[in-house]
Amino acid sequence: MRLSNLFGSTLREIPAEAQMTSHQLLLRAGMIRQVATGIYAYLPLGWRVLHKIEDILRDEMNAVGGQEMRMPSAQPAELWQETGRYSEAGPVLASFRDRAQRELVLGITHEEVVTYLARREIHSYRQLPFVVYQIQTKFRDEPRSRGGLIRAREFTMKDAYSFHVDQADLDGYYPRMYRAYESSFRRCGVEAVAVEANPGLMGGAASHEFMALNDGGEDTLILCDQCGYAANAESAVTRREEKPGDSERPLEEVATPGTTTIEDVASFLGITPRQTLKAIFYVAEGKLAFVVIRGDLEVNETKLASLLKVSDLRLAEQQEVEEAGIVAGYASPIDQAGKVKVVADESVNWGSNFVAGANKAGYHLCNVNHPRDFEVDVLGDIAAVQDGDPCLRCGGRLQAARGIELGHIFKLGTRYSELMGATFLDKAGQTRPLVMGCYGIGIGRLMAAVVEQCHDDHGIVWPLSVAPYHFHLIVLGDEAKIVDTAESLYHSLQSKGCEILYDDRNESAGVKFNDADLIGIPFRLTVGSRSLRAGGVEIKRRDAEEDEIVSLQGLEEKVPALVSRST
RNA sequence: CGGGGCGUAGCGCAGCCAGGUAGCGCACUUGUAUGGGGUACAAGUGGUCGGAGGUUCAAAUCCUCUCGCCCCGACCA
Repeated sequence: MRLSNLFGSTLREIPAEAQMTSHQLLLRAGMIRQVATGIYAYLPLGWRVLHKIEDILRDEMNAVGGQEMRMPSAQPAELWQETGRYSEAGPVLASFRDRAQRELVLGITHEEVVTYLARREIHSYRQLPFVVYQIQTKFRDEPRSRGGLIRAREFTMKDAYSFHVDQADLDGYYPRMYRAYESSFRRCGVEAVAVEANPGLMGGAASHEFMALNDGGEDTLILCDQCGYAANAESAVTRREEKPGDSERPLEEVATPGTTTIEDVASFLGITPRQTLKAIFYVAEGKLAFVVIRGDLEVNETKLASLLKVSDLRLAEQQEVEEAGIVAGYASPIDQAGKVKVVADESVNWGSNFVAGANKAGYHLCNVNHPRDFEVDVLGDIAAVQDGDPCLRCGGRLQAARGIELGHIFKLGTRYSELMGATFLDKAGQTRPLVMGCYGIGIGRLMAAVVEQCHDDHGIVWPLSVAPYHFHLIVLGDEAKIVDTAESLYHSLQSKGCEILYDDRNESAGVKFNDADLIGIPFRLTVGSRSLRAGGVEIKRRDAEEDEIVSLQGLEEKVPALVSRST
């Protein structure tokens, strides 16, 4: 490809809209352009990168038995009503009506469609197991997109679905996919860590997310560097400290004027937040919940939602709290039984003689003890794991880190097949639901993650495996000898199957070098009067400081070895 | 959906407070020189100032509404 003819140009300045490094560099290098919020066009260079990644994923999916196919992005709303996700998904599921007024949705994922297809095609255990996958465009009308390709509304996803006769077969297959994911990210040049995750809207028993460690990432991870425990903070657990408290003392009311936060109360009374109980109010599927947790801990809303078995959970408005007769800032779990649902974190049992609200403005109660003084309707682990907490497995120190979710794999089980009636006859002639797994990778996001991890001050440093081209050929000067050499090198390398971007523009050396650094192709070849005098072509790796001169002949002999490392 | 910010040439911005016929840098076009890290000089092209309405003799500037974009939060398959 001649740079003089390439559609899409580099930008000298950082577009004002871009905050994240990958977003800035992908825009500046002429890889992507935004068309609307969270909706991007891939320009030719970026499209080539996307293709390289797709091909790696295809290779990995094929290796674990995947069959590539393609499902539609426009899907009948009825399929989503069958599983209940039509309403569960909410506004992220964009929909429109066709000319016959039939409602269609834009697929945010494809469990419904693939299960619909399996229901039609699969009748016997003899057809199982099988794995299908596709590389396809999803549209999720996100409440907020951000970071360029990190969180887009329209994006390319590789989604795979496996179907099994029973859970044991799924359990046997799942680790193969897990390893294929590890391999996929490694081959793309991204360091990713697998963490235990919360299945969320997808449902199912187990899931793992593959996260690229990144300070700008959207998820918080909890990692143990001693035993390797790794989990999304949403579902992370920590070792409980079930230390017995002091002997229980009688309840005592104390005046604590103007102290509505845990910090205020603790410093007013000269105690630590650990000796207090705090109250937080949620509305879970329309009903107020009084949540109690030790004052030094935070509520993990994902854990709370799954403990309460609700999908809709939000913090209560002050007005809703007051209407329930609760005094905000001085709320007490005592005497709430029967009035409002009381949910407590296990930490209410990890100590004694706590300070809690008196449910009276300006007063707190000392020596509050569970269960002596208050009852709870639901007790469980709803505490957020914090940096420095002890690891559940080994007692080591857990560390919090930020990450970008690149992929997510799920053991779905029979959730979709049961709801949609996707069954088969087993050996004994029994009708049974298909057991499913699903496995997704956000490809654009993966591309952005590569850039997040592979760049320097000058631009992108593509790993060879996903680089848009292998060689970036620069010609300096317009003397016939120089141009002829560059041209013939361009043609001969191409004829050897090399992917080469040829900067044949009439630009100064500085402009060409800077663009080459920005675009980030692994090998830079320079032909100029200086290189010819030195005996040939200058070759420089994008990730190295030094360059070397090789003869034209020598270069052509060297090329196959350079490129063969691309996977 | 809540909070904050921004829309002026392809990109980055000034001008707005104190209304008076729109500017800078880069990019782009042409020419000359230059030719190994964003080269120099010269001459040019390009904007109904996001949109609509209002105030005014006069609106990029003041007022109202609206659309778009970014960031934080809520949300997140």
